[in-house]
This record gives sequence, C-alpha cells and structure tokens, in this order.
Amino acid sequence: MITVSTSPASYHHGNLRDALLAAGLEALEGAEGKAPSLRELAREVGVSATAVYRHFPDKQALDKALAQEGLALLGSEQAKAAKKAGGGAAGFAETGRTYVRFALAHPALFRLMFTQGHPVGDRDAPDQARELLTAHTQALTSDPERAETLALQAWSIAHGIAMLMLDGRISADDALIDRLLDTDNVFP
Amino acid sequence: MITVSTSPASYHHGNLRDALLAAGLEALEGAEGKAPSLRELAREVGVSATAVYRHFPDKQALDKALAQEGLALLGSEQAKAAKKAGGGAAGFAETGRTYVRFALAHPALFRLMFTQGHPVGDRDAPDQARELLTAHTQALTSDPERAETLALQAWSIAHGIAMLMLDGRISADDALIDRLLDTDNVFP
DNA sequence: CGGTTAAAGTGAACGCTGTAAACATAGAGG
DNA sequence: CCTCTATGTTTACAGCGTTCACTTTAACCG
Repeated sequence: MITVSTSPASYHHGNLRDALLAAGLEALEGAEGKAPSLRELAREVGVSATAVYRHFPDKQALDKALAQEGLALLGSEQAKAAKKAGGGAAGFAETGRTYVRFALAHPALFRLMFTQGHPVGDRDAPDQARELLTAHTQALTSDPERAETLALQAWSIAHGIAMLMLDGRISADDALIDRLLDTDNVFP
Repeated sequence: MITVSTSPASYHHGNLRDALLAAGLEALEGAEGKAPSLRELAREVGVSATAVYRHFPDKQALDKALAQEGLALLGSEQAKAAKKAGGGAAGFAETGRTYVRFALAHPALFRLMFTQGHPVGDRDAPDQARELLTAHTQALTSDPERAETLALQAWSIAHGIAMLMLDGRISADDALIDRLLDTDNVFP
C-alpha cells in the first residue's frame, strides 16, 4: 500500500516514486477509460517529466507498478469479502462477485492490471487474489488437476463478465452479476 | 468483406476507404499487440494523413470500422465451424473453441473489436456471432430468460479464457482451451 | 568541518501522434 | 467548355514518451 508523505517543496522531492503511484491511482479513478500520461502525472506531482525516469526506466514500468498496486487492492478486497461471507463455498462465491464489482468500480485500473503483459510464469509478484482462488478450489476436490481446472474456469467466467461489462457488451447490472455467477445456474 | 482494387496511382485514390481498412486489418495481423496509427495506415496506402479524414470523422471511427470487420470475420468463422461440427450441442461447443482460437490467432484485432466502446443497446451492427449464440442457447431450453442466462455465461467464459490467454495470465494452450470449455467439466 | 561524489532534479530537443485549417486537383454534369 | 464538389495536399499545433547535457542538493569521508 502507498503512503504519501507531505514532503517539503524542495528541489529534491523526497518521495517521488510513491507520490507518482498515488497520483496515478487517483487519476485512474477519474477519467473513465483513459490511462494517465507520464507527463500528466509528473505535472500533478509538481515535477518535470524527465524526473520520472529516475524512478522508472520507462512508462511501462510505471504502469506495471500501478497494476501491481491494483492487484494488491483487489486481493485484499476479495479476502475481506470472503471472510465476511464466512469462508467456504459462500466465501468463494463472494470472491467472484467482488472481482466483477471491483472491475466496475475501478474500470481504468482494472484494465491496466491486465494489459500489463507479464508472462504466465511470472512469480515476482505476490498475488493474493490468485492464492485465494486456488485455496478455494482445492477445498472443493482432492484431485489437484480438477482443482486447477475449476480455478481457471471460475477465473475465466468472472473475468469474462467483468470485461464484457466494462466494454459495454452486456449491461453492468448488479443483479445480472449474481445471475451469471450463480453456481446452481451455471451451464446445462 | 473488403476488396482492394489495384487502382491507378492518381491524385484521387478511388477507393481509399476500403484500402485503409485493408491496410488496417493487415497491420493488425502483424505487430503482436500494437494497433496501427492513423498516419501509419495513410503512409501504407500512399496518401497524406489528413486524407483519411475525408472518409472517417476521426481515428476512433476508423477503429470502429476495423472492429466491425473483425466481428464479421469471427462470426463467419464460427458459423463455418458450427456447421462443420454438425450443428446442435456439438456445434455450439465448437463456436466456443473457435471464439478463443480466433482471439489467439488475431490478438490485436480481437482486442480492438472489444475496446471500441459501443453501448449495450447498439443495434446498428449485424452481429452474426451474437445471433449464433442466442440461437444455440434457445435450442437448449424453452425458458427465454434461462436461454439468455446460458448465452451470457457461455460468452463470458469464452471471453474470459480468451482475454486471460491474450494477457498472458494463463497459458495459451489448445488442450487447455478444450479442458476449460468442456461442458461435462464445468463447475462443481 | 569541509570537499567530493552521486542521487535526483531541470530544460531543450527529437520524432512520433491525432487533428484543424487553408489550399489544390480532377472528374462529372450542365 | 466551364464550373462545382468530392477528394486529395501542405502546413501547423499541441501533446506524447524519451534522450541528452546540465544543475542542485544531500550525504559521506578524511
């Protein structure tokens, strides 16, 4: 999580990296679909554009860091929701709903989180959401491959719903989310 | 579908609109994730950048037209696949596989098709893929609402798989596609 | 305590983008 | 044949990501 220290307005900012991330997250909450530009964030923080390059090798690295923040946020919201629902199958179902609602609540951030191409085997980022997912499906079956299949299917349907709603392909309706994610109701 | 006439290199291009779309589709097949720029397409076709504005009000309109082309292509591939599989449930399943494989085969085009924000009720575009989907699910049940639920669930899971694979979140493996889309295997 | 050094900022510049405005050309119709 | 209009051109602008050469400042060390 990011903390912005109210630093003195000196030549050296003191905490530019975190300030940029904070400004980035805030900008992503605004403008519906648009991701903020590097120069825009620099302006926001009150620093020249090139100063950014002391903390990130390029814009993509900044975006990746923002994506990481978003992923952490999603994971913590899901964990909280699962706990509140009492864990187990009910908790699992709740993580799905939380996933989609998170996407609708933070569209630009959610997009950024997945646009940042990190290859499949990328293990340099702890991913609480992913861990929750495998834990929940492993509790449903003793067969590890079946558990993985279930995990990926659950992820896919939640992600699909989220994306189609974000892209305006299906209506972003809370009742519809429940209907589509209802496990008593899934497929023939 | 687009046909590019080999027009004489005169002052007036003769068929610029279609030529731009053709160049656009070709460019989208290349460069893995990158969408082509307006100027790039104009250069490709051998025309000044501003000439594009005689045929499209802005870049987004060009992108939208390209997205439309992609949607038509997907629809026709799905229809062909469903027919080949003999229609019915087998045909339905095949449309799902075709959907994901199409995304993997044309990543940039597929992304563009869905990034182009057209609101939910937008009926100015015939969508063969969508029609196929509802036709197949309506054949499975007499309850219209249940049919719609099934349609959206099927769409969501296919779309989710496609997106997660495109974004490198899960491995883009053909066997995995089958495993995740296997209806005998879906959810608990 | 003072001087050096390296981290962290600056401004100017480059090539790219989408887009607007004013102007040029050519082919079609009266 | 002349004119009108559709379709092209050139020039220009602001914003983007990024590189380069330079400046400031804080921290470390003899």
